[in-house]
Amino acid sequence: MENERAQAHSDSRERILDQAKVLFALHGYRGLSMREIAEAVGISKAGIYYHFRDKEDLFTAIVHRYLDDLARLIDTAQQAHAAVRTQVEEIVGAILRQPAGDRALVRLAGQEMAHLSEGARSRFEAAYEEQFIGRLRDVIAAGMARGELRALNPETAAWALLGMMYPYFTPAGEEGYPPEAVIADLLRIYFDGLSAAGRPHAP
Amino acid sequence: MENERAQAHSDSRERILDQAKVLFALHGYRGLSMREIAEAVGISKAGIYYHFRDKEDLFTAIVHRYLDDLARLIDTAQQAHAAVRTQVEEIVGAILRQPAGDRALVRLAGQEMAHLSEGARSRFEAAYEEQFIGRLRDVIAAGMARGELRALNPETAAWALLGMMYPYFTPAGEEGYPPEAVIADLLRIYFDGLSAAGRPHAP
DNA sequence: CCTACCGATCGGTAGG
DNA sequence: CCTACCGATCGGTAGG
Repeated sequence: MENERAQAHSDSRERILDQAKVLFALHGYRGLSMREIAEAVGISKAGIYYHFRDKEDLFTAIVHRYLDDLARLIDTAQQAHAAVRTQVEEIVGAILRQPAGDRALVRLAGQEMAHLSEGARSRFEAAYEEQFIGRLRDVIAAGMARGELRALNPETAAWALLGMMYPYFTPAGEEGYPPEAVIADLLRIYFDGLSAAGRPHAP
Repeated sequence: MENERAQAHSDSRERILDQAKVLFALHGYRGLSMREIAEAVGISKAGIYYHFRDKEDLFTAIVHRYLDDLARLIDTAQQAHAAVRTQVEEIVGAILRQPAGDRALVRLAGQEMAHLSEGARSRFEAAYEEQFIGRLRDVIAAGMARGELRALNPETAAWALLGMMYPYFTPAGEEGYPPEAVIADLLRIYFDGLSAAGRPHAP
């Protein structure tokens, strides 16, 4: 989705973004040096600094590009005007079926941003809220308003959904994604709960 | 729970473990230098190396000490022989009511261990399975066997529960913990699901 | 974009 | 021989 566009003014810039994305997901922000990125891309370290002001600038470019993808993904699911459960199933499925190196960015962004500069962090938090967790929360809140979901705190419900996907945000499995049975179980728990059917608790 | 025991043969060792625990949770493994730990404890950097072989040895000591706490926590909840929902509520409540610097170790351990040596990583993974996620899975599997829970994959169910707590494993709020209303909502979703009551999906 | 470097700081260790 | 460190510095590497 990100690397299909025709090479704009710079092909190197895109190659740096793609390579660094995978490497950051594998090693973290502090665990990856600019030298290692340069070697992976096949240019000099200074070559990276031609395209990006500093390490933080490169990292935030990767993260914000990915937030754009997530925002589009949620909007696409929402435009169907289907039941909220169908919308959420589409969102969860689309995220968990991304390449592991991509979806690992969700984890990476949240955990490494705390170590960056004040400005980069506040810009990220605003974009994360506006493009990702806020849109997810709005989908859920709309389902509550329509009476399709319990009227719990939509913010808590959105974080719970994201959290359930967290164990699968590791860059480990490389290009693999969790089995469909796992995705189905997660959605079953989120919407129907783990308690045995017919034995509701505190109705 | 960890620092109440009488000072054994070394008070310094315990002070290093306690200080480094908080700092690692805040800055990550690579983001924290031995010099910074030493300054926080009030000893020299070489003083740390007297007690711990290297940085990795210190980090794994912290993590394994915390896994001991988690194992005890789960065992305590299990000994009550109550309904599985009561047991899980006790476990979730106990973890989320720990100081933020403590429960942030769950997140930290899982994400930073990938960057350590092969030996340390395999020892951690074995301990994590045996003392934490395995015990959690066993509690849930027992509930399924007793017919109190749906017969889904207990491994997936255990990771889903842990994942729902993940957003609250940040060291941000310092000593605060999530409001009781959030904990209640999480447990409601996990056991009863988010779908509106009386409208079960695919029974 | 490259070669050639810098100020500083990294994890770890020497002798005492 | 032990413990519990200190002041200084090691070889390498970080971001820029």
